[in-house]
Amino acid sequence: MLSKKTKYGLKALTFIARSGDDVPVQVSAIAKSEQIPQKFLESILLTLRKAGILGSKKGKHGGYYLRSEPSEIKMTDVMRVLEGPIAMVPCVSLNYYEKCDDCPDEHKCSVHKLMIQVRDNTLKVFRNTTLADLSGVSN
Amino acid sequence: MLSKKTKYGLKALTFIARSGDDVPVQVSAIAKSEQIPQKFLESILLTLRKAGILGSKKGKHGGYYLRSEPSEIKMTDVMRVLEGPIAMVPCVSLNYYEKCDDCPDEHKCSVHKLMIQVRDNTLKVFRNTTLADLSGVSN
DNA sequence: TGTAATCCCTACTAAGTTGATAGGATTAAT
DNA sequence: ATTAATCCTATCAACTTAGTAGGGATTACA
Repeated sequence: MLSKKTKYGLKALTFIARSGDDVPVQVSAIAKSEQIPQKFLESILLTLRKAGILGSKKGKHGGYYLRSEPSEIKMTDVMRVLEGPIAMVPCVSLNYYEKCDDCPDEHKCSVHKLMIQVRDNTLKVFRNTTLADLSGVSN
Repeated sequence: MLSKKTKYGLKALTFIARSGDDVPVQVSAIAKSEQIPQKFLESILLTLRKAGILGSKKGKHGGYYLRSEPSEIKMTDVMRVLEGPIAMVPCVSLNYYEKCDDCPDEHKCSVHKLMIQVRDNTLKVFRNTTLADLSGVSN
């Protein structure tokens, strides 16, 4: 299941992408428009900022803005930041690999092979999708 | 993340498929071989039986057996029983559809489109994979 | 210089899920 | 009868999720 955090994060990014990159967008504006609890959204945008996807400006007339063009923001990166590993098991994760303690040899593990296929197909989607696709913005 | 329940369930099914279909396989044998807590495994196999994937025989020399040939047991069915919906959000689930309360129009929702793609790709894998593939058994 | 707007940070919490464990009831073979 | 299995219900500790609360720090602008 996709967490609310990820869903809200994606919606917020879409909103920011659509609003043009001339001025920063306020959390309150996003929260109101997308029906997201504001305080919760604050923490999500903070995460995206710390990951380098968003930038922020403090103080009056401050807000959040994209650090790159929407077409340069890949879903692989966004999903990893918000949702964590893309793989369904740590033993097939590219970025968060971990050996299973219940598996003597993972190359013989039937689950392993299946989950590699799932991972590869999911990755294919996330690699081919950018924020521009999500938001319907040209670049 | 794949739950332990699903992982254990898949391993157990693989074990049963590999052991030939002449006699029922005991929970204790699976638990020991696959390093799965026996009582936990009991409840998992019970779930698979209630879903019609496994059959069981009670009493001495009892155990579990497959209700169909491994090549007839699709991952779509197994995964839905063990892990629940394949989709990452209820609003793109084929079998467990539910409207999002925070989405006025899901056809305009950017997350929706992305998750449909993920779902379709994952489904493709699960539809093309059977227990025979997992277990390396011919039929 | 004051004030309002805004992001930033830490801590807390209720509810739900997961991964078990415990104890026994039921059923069948010998 | 005894033994070996599945079946069933209940319970539980640990963890995660989806927030909430309260304020601190920074900036624009009058």
